[in-house]
Amino acid sequence: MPSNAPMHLTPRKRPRQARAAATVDAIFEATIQVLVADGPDRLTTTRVAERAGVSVGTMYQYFPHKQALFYAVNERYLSALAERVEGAARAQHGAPVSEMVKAIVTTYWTVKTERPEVTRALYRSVVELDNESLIEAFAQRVDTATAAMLATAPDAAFADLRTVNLTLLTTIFGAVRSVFERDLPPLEAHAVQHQLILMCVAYLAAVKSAPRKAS
Amino acid sequence: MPSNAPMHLTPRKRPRQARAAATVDAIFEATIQVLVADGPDRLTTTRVAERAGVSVGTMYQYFPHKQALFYAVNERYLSALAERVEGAARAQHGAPVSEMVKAIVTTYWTVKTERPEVTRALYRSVVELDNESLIEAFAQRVDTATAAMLATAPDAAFADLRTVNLTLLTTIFGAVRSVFERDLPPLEAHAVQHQLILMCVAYLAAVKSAPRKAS
DNA sequence: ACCTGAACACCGTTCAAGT
DNA sequence: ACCTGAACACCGTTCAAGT
Repeated sequence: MPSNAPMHLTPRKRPRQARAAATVDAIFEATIQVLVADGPDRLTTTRVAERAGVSVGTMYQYFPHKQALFYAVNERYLSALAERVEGAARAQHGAPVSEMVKAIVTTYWTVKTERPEVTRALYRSVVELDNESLIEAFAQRVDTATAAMLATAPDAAFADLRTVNLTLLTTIFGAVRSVFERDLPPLEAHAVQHQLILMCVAYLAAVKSAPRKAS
Repeated sequence: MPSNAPMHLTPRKRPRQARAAATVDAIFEATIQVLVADGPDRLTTTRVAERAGVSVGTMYQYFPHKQALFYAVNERYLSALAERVEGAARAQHGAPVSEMVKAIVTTYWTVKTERPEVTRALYRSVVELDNESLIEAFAQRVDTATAAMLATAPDAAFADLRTVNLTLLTTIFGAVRSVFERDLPPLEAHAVQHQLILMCVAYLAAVKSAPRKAS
């Protein structure tokens, strides 16, 4: 659980606990900035400290190793992303499946696209460690939210909801990532987004077992 | 274009050009081994040189920086992968679309799964640089091959073949990557693979414009 | 409490010297 | 031609000293 102090670094020099909170936020912001501007390879503790306006020693008081910087940034990012998707899923309870799919794809895509440089930088910064556990935790949250949503669809039931849900999410997460990795121009990217929705809808129509459920 | 000398390092100590070729292959193999065993973070020039049985200096004669090691490994890997997919695509010319999709998904999935540790290690080693151009080159080859294949389908024509093809590949590449990233257990992974085929088939059925093409 | 920055170990890269 | 390995610059991490 990361600090949840105000995002803007407070006036500098306020004493005691508050000063520390400002320091942490500054380091945090600096990490993202360096990551975006210079890439994970040139992400240097010295550089981050400098950009944050603190000494290296201070940084090490809050982040025990360089990896911790990546970790903290990813944690905040994935947590915010999960929250958004959970919200979208909740809002679609009881809606027809096509609306559900549309909402999930659009939400995920929108969040990822809001700050493309950050998204790209984070995709690149996946450097092993417990980062995998972060992704797992994220996936778990979204899994749960969308499975609960799909279960409320009035126009479809699924023999194996868990697998259908897993396939859907794997595909959506992956497709978005691929688009970023290939750096598709906006026009093509947008076309793929639209097609992705069609694809998911067609898939759900193909595997649904009508109003009542079957084994 | 990397060296295409024999894979097994020749007996060591053979003089002249041959010795050099063996050295390069040894370095190449050592890079993969260290990558798989220790991860990209602990991939050290010293370690690779040691494992390859040469001095650091020698390594730098063939690979001008550490990045070049990652690059070379990725190049060989992606080239081999592209070749396999191209072959599969060629073999399906004139087949019904469902067969086409099945063949492409299965081939891609199979190759990626043949040596999972290598696949995982390479997914992790994507460290910017011209690595993006490698991926682009790879995607281009596969794009071309599958587009040509889809154009020969007797049971379907597509208004916008390029976009359909792009969506298909983006989805397949991405889904496979997501499965690796989440490290899904074999049973679930296999289920997703099967569902992915269903999904692609359903998608193609939904967007095809019957025997003759429409705008 | 919180911060600083010199000091140390380690890694990427070079280059003079060997065969 | 091809290889070696000591040397140098730079980065991650620590810790004694400051406020």
